[in-house]
Amino acid sequence: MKILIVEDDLALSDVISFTLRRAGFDIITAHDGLAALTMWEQHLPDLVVLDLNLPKLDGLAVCKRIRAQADTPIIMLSVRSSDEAIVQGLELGADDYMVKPFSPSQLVARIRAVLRRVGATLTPSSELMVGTLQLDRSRNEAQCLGQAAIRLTPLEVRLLEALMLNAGQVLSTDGLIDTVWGVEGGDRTMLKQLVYRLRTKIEPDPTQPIYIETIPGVGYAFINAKSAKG
Amino acid sequence: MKILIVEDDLALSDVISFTLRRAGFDIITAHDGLAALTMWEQHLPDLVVLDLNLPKLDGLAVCKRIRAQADTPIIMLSVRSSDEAIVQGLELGADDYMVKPFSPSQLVARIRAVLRRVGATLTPSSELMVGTLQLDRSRNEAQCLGQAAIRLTPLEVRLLEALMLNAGQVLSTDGLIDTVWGVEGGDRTMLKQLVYRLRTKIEPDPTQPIYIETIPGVGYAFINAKSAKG
DNA sequence: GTTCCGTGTTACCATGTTGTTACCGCGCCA
DNA sequence: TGGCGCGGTAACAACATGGTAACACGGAAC
Repeated sequence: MKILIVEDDLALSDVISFTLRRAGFDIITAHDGLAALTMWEQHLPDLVVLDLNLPKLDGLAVCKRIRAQADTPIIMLSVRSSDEAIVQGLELGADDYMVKPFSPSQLVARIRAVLRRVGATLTPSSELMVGTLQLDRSRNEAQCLGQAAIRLTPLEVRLLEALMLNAGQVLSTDGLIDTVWGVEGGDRTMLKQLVYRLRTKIEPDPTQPIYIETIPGVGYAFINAKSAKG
Repeated sequence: MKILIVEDDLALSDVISFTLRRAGFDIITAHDGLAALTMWEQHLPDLVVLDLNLPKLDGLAVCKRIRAQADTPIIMLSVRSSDEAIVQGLELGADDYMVKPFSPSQLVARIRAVLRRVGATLTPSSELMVGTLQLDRSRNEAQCLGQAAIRLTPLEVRLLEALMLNAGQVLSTDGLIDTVWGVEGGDRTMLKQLVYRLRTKIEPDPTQPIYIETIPGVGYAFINAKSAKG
């Protein structure tokens, strides 16, 4: 179980590392926001302990970037104990928020609680099936009920995954851009390109999509689900 | 999204209920440990907010019993702020632990964080229904009782939303202009344009509106409601 | 090096959306 | 009776958006 600790106070970082190692976790560390993102991408840890007050890139920004790409559990640390700060942190996607100073043992307990919940929930399978369409994330392939598998590019997988994970819901253009390219990444032109390319691959008739619906002025939605609205 | 609140302090229980209801949750309550278990079995809520200091059956015991049967998320409340207490609570299977006193808004944020992790879709329903007309804000569509959905433009959605949210009331021309275009945005000509276009889309007979009524010299009102709001 | 693939860029067209102007009819009031 | 303000209707221009296509670039594979 690998944990990334992002904390610029070296002494505190050491204390946390020590405690968590003793609790049986694999620990990697970063001391500023940019390094954190690099480490995260390279190691893909199972959980991130994230200080908010960081040099180079703010902790909230780091959280946003990680959330744009993955669902890695995040526990925030901060001296800010105000309600607004905590609510903001949680709404940005954190799983827990601890106010400094805190006791290492409580951190361990909270990490375990979050990981327990993730373990109970997360499907380790790299496959995702909605309606008649199946996406295999590890092989970069989509398959349509008995038909031959279709090879997808990494970006196409990201897009299709985002849409399928939120099947039936409308995802905004900007949100999708963030999800696929990360904040500061793409633009509308590239998104429509990507949607077009994906459609030509997976739609039987791209002019009349049965999977990816356009909601003009808003975004796109994955359909073909029995959506079970009610 | 149904939440069971277990809290013996009736005043606090009411405050929490009120806040969570306002946040859009379905609330059921219990005021002692045994009642909590009964309620839990009968209603199988999506999450439990559990005070630890309870009559009849201790909160920790309640937690244990629930955990023995199911994986329902649990957020513990307690005046005990010691590390041992928190660690014990989390190790017993709680997903989060909040020390009293706490702010309602933080509780809402933490509930959302846990539910998000569990994978619950808590889309606060982007739909708005008044009388026989239904507006889907996320899809920019209006639907009239069984008939096909009608695609609306963003501005039309803004206008219709304003009218429907205040169904039965008269909204002034200037107020509507502000709502739709923002201060410094539109003029009367554009509003009447927009009303006209909206009417041609949603009214069966635009010359005799059944939804959008004109109040000359004042503004517009959404009708077709059994108004009688309770 | 050459080829191929994934990606980014530019361009074009059709359509949809919004802003503008104009005209009509009606009730009001001098 | 004749302006005047108001609201409904219409036509049109300006602009934004989405789909399509062709091409350029860079890195990986051969």
